[in-house]
Amino acid sequence: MRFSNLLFNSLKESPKEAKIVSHQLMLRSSMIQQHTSGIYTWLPLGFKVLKNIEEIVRSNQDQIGCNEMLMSTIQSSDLWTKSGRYADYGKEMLRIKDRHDNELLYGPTNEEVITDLFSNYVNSYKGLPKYVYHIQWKFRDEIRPRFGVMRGREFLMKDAYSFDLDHDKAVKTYQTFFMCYLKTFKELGLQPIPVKAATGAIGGDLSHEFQILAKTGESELAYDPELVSQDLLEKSFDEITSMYSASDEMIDKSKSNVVIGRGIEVGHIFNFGTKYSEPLECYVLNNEGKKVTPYMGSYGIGVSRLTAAIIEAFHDDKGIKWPFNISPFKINIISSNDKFIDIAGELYDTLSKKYINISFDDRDLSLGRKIKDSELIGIPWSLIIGKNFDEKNEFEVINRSSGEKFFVNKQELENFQFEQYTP
RNA sequence: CGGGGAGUAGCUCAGUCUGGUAGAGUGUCUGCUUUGGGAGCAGAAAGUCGCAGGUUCGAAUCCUGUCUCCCCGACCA
Repeated sequence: MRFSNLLFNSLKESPKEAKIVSHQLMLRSSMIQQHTSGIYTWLPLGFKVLKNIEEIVRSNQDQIGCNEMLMSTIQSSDLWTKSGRYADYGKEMLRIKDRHDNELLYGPTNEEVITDLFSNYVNSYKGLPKYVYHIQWKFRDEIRPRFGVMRGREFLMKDAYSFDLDHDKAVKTYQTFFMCYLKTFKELGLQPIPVKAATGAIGGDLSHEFQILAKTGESELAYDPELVSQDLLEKSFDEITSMYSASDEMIDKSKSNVVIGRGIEVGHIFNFGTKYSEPLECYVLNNEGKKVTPYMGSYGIGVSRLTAAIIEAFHDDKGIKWPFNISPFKINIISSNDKFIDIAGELYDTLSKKYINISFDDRDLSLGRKIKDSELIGIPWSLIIGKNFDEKNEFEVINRSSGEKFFVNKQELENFQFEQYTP
C-alpha cells in the first residue's frame, strides 16, 4: 500500500476522550474512529490488525478440529425464552422489534443458537464430540463503555462451543481448548495468566479467564510468579492449574509468594454441562438407543479487545510496536526525499512480490515526519532510501522495537531476515 | 443507575464569571525555499459556539429544557 492511497491521518495530540495509551494510540494512528459511545468504525489500519489477529485465532481453532461457521448477529427471542436467559440477561441485551412486532435481539453470545442448531444436525453419540466456532460481532449494552475498543458495546469475539457425550469427555475437551488458548496467545506475542474464574451467569463447574498483565487492566488478580516466568506450553493442564491464581474478591491475601497485579481479560472458557442442552431439549441417542443430553462448553476470545491489549503490552512513547505477524504493514519503505522516489518505488514493487503487506510512504513530506508516522503506526521495519544510498549504495533498515539500524547493500537486503522480529 | 465533568475550526484548547464584530496553537490548502528525526517564509480556506426555547436593542456568554460525550462506582470478551 502506498501512503498516498491510504486513508490515514496521524494526530500529534490525543483526542481528549482517550484515557489509556492503547486508545490514544489507536486514535492517533487512524486505526479506529468512534461512531458513538462504545461503537467504533475500524479504519484501514485498524481493520488490517483486526484481521491479522483473527487469522491467528482462526488457525489455532482449526488445528484442534474446531469447525468455523457463521451465526447471525440478529437472533429471535424464542430460544432465549426457552433457556430462561431472556429475562435474566436484563438491560445488557439489545432488544429489537421487527415490523411484525416480533421480538428480536442483537446477539450478546450464542449458546442458545448453537445448541438449537446442533440438536438438528447431530442425533447420535457417533456424532460426538463436535466443536464449532465463529468469529462474529456481538453487542452488549454495557452500562459504561470505556477505554475505546477495550470495553466497547459492539465487539468482535471468537466464540467456540463444544458438545461431548459425558462430563469426563467434556473436561478433556475443556483442557484441549485451554492449551489451545495458551498457544494462540503465545503466537500473538502474549503470555496470559489463566485465572480460575467464578462461572457467573453462564454457569458450570469449571471456568478460566485468561488475563494479560497491564497496569491499566480492569481487574485485580493474584498469581504465582511462575505462571509468568515459565513457558506454560511445556507444562500440562494439571501442572498449570495447580499453580495459584485468583481474581478480585477470590484473592487470598494470606497467601505468600504471590504477586498482585492488574489484568485485561482476553479470553474466558467455561465447561457448563447440560445447562443449555437440557432446557433446549438437545439430545443424542447413546449406544443403547437411549436419549442422553450432551455436555457443553463455550470458549471466548475478545478479538477486538486484543488489538488494544496488544498495544498495552507493546508500545513506547513514540507509538505502537506491533509484533511482526500482527502489524498492518511489515516493512515501510521511506524515501528521504523526492530524488529517491523512483528507486523506492521499484524496491516497493520488488519487495511486494516477496512479502505481503509492504507499505511505501510516497508522500511529499520531510523524512522526520515520515519516520515519526512509521513509529507511531508501529511498523516493525522501516527501510530508508536516502543519503546512504546516494553515498554508499546502502539501504538503511531500522527496527522499530529495538531502534537498531542496519546498513545493507542490495544483495544483503534480499537476504535480510525481516520476520525475525519480536517487540 | 448514582456521583462528577465537558460540548467553540479536523485535533488540543482560550473566550463564558462581568452580554457588544469568533480567537490561538496544531493540522489542511496555495506558492517559493527546503529535504536525515513531526522544516522555513508568505498567503488562504475553515466554526449556524451541541440542539430547542426564553430574557435582551444585542446571547458562545444569562435563564429553562433537551441531546450527546467523558470520568469515578456496581456488571462483563
